[in-house]
Amino acid sequence: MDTSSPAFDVLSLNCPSRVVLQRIGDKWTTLVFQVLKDGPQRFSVIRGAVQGITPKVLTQTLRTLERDGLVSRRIYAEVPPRVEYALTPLGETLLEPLDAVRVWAEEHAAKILQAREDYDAQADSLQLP
Amino acid sequence: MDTSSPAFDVLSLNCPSRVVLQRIGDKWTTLVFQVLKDGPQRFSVIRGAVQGITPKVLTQTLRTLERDGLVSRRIYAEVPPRVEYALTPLGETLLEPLDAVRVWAEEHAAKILQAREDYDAQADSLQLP
DNA sequence: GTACTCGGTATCTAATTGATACTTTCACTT
DNA sequence: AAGTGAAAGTATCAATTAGATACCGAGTAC
Repeated sequence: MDTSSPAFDVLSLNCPSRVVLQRIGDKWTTLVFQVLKDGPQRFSVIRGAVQGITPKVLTQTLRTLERDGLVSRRIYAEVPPRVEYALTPLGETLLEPLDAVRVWAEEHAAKILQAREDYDAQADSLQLP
Repeated sequence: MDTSSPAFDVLSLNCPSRVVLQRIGDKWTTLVFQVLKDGPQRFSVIRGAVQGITPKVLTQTLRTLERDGLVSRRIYAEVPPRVEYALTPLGETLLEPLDAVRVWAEEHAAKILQAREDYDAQADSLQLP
């Protein structure tokens, strides 16, 4: 099977697709997408759902996703203020590949943890630091 | 459609699947996988193929992938020494989801770059920093 | 006026990444 | 015998990035 694209190659330095890959592979992007996949959510909901994210980093993440056209930001003139974030059509197309990775992670997490234990036990028995 | 797994949830703090996701989303992992997908390769070949990676970081990446059971490392007792890295069976199962993401990145890179231009032009016209 | 909510900034510190140079082992060349 | 070269990394230090924590401003309710 040929899965290559004509225009870009992630292995090339300075290739735009690599920058894009970086964004996708960002620590928090997948998690934010996971929260937004069922519809728009406000800042505080995302912050609560993505456990461990700090407001600064969430803001950064959302701003970058907005800049890249993957997420839209809408402010409602209410009090207290309401800001809703949603996936754009482009962002929606990313859901499928991202979900594939997430599902893989959830399905194989146990095996990887096991591999780590084995590896570390092996290293210990050889008295490596 | 229900794409959730019973045991793990990436949104939970300290969930193992999140650690796994981190590894997958690592800056260089996808690129190394891309090189190894057609068969074992030696260190210097990977270093040459993944443009921009430094030896230190490549070593780190490969060690971590080895520890996680995704890549195997084999030393040949030759001179000069030869070390070959290959995907393990577990690593092979990750190829598909990872490739989906890579293909998406290559296909949509142009749109994202366009979105960035638009965003930045907009920001400029509003005289934002 | 005091307190509360929401959606963030500001500031400072800790951890990670990256650039560059160096090391080791053995063979081969001169 | 001394120098050169290749492969697969380490070592060292600087720069970038992420994270913890505290704070801010608008507006309404009390």
